[in-house]
Amino acid sequence: MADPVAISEAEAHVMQVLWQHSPRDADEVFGALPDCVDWQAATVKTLLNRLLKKGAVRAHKLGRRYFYAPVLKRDQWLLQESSALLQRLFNGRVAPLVAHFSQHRRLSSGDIRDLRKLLAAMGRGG
Amino acid sequence: MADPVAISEAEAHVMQVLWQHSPRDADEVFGALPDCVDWQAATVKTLLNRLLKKGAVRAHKLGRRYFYAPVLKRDQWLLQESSALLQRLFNGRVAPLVAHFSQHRRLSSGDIRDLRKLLAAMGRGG
DNA sequence: CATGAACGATTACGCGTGTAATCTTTCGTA
DNA sequence: TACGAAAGATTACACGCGTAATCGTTCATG
Repeated sequence: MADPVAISEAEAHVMQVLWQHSPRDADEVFGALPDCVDWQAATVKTLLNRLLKKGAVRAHKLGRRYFYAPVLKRDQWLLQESSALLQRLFNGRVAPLVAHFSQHRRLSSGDIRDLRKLLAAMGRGG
Repeated sequence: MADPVAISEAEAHVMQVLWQHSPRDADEVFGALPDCVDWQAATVKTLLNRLLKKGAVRAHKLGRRYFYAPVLKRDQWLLQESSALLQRLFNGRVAPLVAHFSQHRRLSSGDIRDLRKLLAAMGRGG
């Protein structure tokens, strides 16, 4: 089970705005990018084309524009990326990562609360 | 607080064997790599040199060989990498990652047990 | 109908990475 | 002392990525 569709960091920014809402044309994607992403419009088009080539998005033409929508699902991507990291760093297991964060005091109290809730819910058969 | 020392995937394999035991010379590193890593000896030397240049390892000469040891600490690397991923995917928080894994039934029973223990220990002031 | 603006398509280019091969130096040994 | 093996140093090379600029085409408008 290798990477079905691997997307780069810059490409991921584009996907994020398409996951948020789609279909969108290149200009709309450009406009919807967060401020911290400071690209030229041409850059967005390059990335959309690369994503097309990879099969991560699809496009349909309307008038003379293309409208883009994700093919790769956000959930699938999240799982791919985080599984890959856990594999590389922690032998594929989740608990050691959490332990590591705990040791380095990187768990917020919100995290701890949420984790408790989650485990409690799982205890009830979730 | 950007990446102090960023190392690539291949380089990480080399670091792993140095973290496991050091100092080691290039040939010992080569021999200690896991079977799944199938490189020529020359590749290992390239990677060691790149790591040197990055300051991730240091070397001291003994006879005509160099012996290599990590400068970058494993803990630091684990934290860098996992923090970066959490930042990209889950807004920097741990709990959503665990929740995501839970939703997709990727938590082993071992994970669940360990997480429970961990949270219990933290409850006792850990 | 001609022209410019707008859109997509093609091309660019330097850097890091994976993956070595080859060149150079040096040490041990015949 | 000369030569070959072994170790490091230098060079290689294709590919993906970040980041565009430019080229080509088409639609709308004067």
